Amino acid sequence: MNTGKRLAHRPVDRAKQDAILASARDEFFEYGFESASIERIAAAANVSKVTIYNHFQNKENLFSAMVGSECRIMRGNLPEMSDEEMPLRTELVNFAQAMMEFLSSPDIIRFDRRMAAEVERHPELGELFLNAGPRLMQKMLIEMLACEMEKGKLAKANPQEAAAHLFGSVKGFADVEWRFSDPEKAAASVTTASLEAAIDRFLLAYST
Amino acid sequence: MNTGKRLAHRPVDRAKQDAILASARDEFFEYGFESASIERIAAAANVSKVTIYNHFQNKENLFSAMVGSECRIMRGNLPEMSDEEMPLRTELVNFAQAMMEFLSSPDIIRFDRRMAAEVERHPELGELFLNAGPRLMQKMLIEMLACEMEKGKLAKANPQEAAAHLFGSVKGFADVEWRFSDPEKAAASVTTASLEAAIDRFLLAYST
DNA sequence: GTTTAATTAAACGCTCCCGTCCAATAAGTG
DNA sequence: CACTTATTGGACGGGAGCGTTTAATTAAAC
Repeated sequence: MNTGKRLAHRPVDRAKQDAILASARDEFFEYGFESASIERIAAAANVSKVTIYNHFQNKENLFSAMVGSECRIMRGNLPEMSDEEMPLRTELVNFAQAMMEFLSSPDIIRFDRRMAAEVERHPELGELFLNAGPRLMQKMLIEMLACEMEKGKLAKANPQEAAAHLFGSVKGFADVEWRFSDPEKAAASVTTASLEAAIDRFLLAYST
Repeated sequence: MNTGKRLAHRPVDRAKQDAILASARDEFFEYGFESASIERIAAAANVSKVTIYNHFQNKENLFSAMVGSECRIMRGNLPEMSDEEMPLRTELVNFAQAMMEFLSSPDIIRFDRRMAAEVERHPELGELFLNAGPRLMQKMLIEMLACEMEKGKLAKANPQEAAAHLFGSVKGFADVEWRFSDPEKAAASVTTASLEAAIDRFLLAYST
C-alpha cells in the first residue's frame, strides 16, 4: 500500500513556480492588483496561463502567495545586530545605518508603495507584511535598548518608547520623501553625518 | 469690440465640475487609477460621461485635477501654529497633537496610501503632494524651532535636523501601523502620554 | 426670440483580460 | 514499455471600460 504517495506521475516543476512568483511580483508591483494581467505574468514567466491557474487557482491566491513569498525574502534580508561587543554609540550607528540602507532600497520602497494601496482590499496582507518586516525590526530595537538599559549604558526608561524615538529620529522626514519623490534623489539626503547627529541627540536624551 | 468675451453662450456649471472632482476622488481612492471607471464617476456625480470628457479631456487629466484639488483642500486643513505666547513645552505638545491628529485622520491615510502607489506612474503628482502637505509642515516646524533657538529656549543646533528628530520621535512607529494596519486600531496606540514623553525627551536632548 | 455653448442619453468600435475548456505533448515513475 | 500527471497553445464566452460620435435638449447671453 503506497500511503498517499502517487506512483507514476510527472513531478511539479518548482523552477516554474518560482518564475511565476517572480513575474507576478513585477507585474503586481507595476500595475497593482486590479490591473495586473495574468496573461502578462504567464508570458513573462515563460509559462502557460493554465499552469498558473493549476498552481494558484485564481488571481487573489496568486497575489497572496506572491506577497507571502516576498515577505519571506524580506525577512531574510533584515539587518541583523552584530554579536560583538562594541561601544554603544558604534552599535547604534551601525544598526541605524543598516536600517536606513534597508529601508531606502528600491525593492523595499516599491513594496511599501504598492502594499500601502492594496491593504484596503487585503487587510490580512498588511498584517502579514507588518509581521514580516517592520514589527520584527521594532522588536529587535526594543530588545537591544532594553538590554543596554539593563547594563546601565542608557537611562532606565520605557524601551518601547525609546525605540520609537530612536527609530523616528533617524528616519526624520526621509521616509516621506522616499515614498513620494524619486527614491534616488531622496536617498542622497541621508548622510552619515545626519545619522550620527540623530544618534548623538538620542544618547543625550537617554544619558545616565 | 468684445475682447475675447464670448457674447452668447451657456456658462459652465461649476457645481458639476466640483461634483465630478468629488466623485473622482472617491472612485480613484477606492480603486486606484487604472481600475477606476470614468463611467462610475459620471454616474456618482449625476453627470454625463461626455461632460467629464469636455472638462478633462481624459482619465489622466481628471486624475491630476483631482489630486490638485485635494492638495488644495489639504493645504487649508494643515494644523496651524498658535500665535499666543506660551511655554515652549506647551507649544510643542500642542503642535505635535495637532500634527498627529491630522496625520492619522482617515482622509489623510487614504490619500497617503493611494498616492504612494500612483507616484511611480505620476512622479509629478508626488511632488505636488509633498509640496502641499509634508514639506509645508516640515518648513513650519523648522522655522518654529529656529525661532526658539534664537530666543535661547533651545540649544543652538541645526534646526532642520532638530525638526526631523522631533517629528520622527513623535511619530515613532505609528505611521507604519497607520498605513498597513487598521487605522482605527492603530490610532488608539497614540496616547497623550506617549506624545508628551517624546516631547520631553526632545527637550532633554536640546536643553540649553 | 435668436444665438451660442453646455449637457445629455445612447450607441459604437475597440481593446483588454479573467477563467475555462480541449486536444496534444512532455516528463517523470514503475 | 505503460501509466500518470504536468504543461502547453489556442480558442471561447463573458464582461468591462475608454474615448468617440450623434442627435437632441437645455440654459444663459444678447
